[in-house]
Amino acid sequence: MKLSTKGRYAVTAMMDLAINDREGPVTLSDISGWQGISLSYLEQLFSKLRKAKLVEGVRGPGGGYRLGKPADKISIANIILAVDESIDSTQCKGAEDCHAGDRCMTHKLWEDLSFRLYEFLDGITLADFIERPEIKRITIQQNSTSSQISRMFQPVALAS
Amino acid sequence: MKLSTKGRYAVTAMMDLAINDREGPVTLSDISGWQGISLSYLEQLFSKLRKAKLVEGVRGPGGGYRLGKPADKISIANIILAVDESIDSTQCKGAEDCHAGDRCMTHKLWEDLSFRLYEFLDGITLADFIERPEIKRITIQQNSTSSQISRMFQPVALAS
DNA sequence: TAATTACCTACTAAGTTACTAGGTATTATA
DNA sequence: TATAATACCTAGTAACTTAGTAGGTAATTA
Repeated sequence: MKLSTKGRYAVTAMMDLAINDREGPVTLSDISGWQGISLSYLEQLFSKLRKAKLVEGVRGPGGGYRLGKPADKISIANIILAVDESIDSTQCKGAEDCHAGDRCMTHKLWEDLSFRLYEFLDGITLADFIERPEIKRITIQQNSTSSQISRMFQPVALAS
Repeated sequence: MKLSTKGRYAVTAMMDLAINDREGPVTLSDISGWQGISLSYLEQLFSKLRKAKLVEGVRGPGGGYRLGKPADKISIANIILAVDESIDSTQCKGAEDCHAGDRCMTHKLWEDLSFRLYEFLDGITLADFIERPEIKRITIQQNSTSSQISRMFQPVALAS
């Protein structure tokens, strides 16, 4: 798991899609205006999201992008893995220069940590965000199957 | 929270320190050999870790680096924040060009997510790694105050 | 037919990563 | 006391990533 501004752009753009899902496709031009990201950079990101089947493009006037599957089937991990190519995890491929001592052990420990992080981010879906009460007030009511995780997301000041 | 190879280098290096804590200071030269990272790059990373008081340097022959505080007081989040300067979270500072609609809302949602991620990584300490049974076999036994989290870290194949 | 959108390729400026090279300061030990 | 081993510091740089510009083509609606 890698996490950078690129991943953040993708996640917030996907949130935009999820929130506005009922009102038809969202154009990249809109997201560009909302998020202050260049249109062409968004096109690059959405090209990857489309290949990962997380979004569908709709061409022509009135077109734009829609979620590729239900919001509760799209996890934050899905989005980040689609746009942020993963970190080259091991420099010691297999066995050659990787002696049996500390080096391989810390690599193993890192892999465990990385996997737990993946599991954490895979347990949070876009649905967990659009189900938040303050968003419900703005968007049309969902048929909320209120996830356990959504309770975790209280408004909090700190960030980044 | 930003997460890149730089952060991974810092975390695995700190694991090296935690694991070898009983045998005196660990030299950057050793870590450089174990991890395949250049000595000078490690120096840059450890300069930041030292400023964050996560490590102490010991000069002269037999010197090296030691943990700056007990392993159970150093979280993964501490390490990553020390070396990876955080992502510029909001492009809409305050109010000026940030209209009340979707833009600020997704920023808020991202901040919540980011904070939850921070909490997750702050809940995992170096002690949770050196308390793992397969490491205990190699290093000297700790006076294990077996954390609840350590149970989470089972060996797992997947990574990055 | 015209406008609107996705979708594609090539190029580029700015920033980050990871490294090389060259030092100085401190300290254990021979 | 001299030497070696280490931390600690600065400057420069090649490779890579990020985020953008520019200029298209393809599909679709009105």
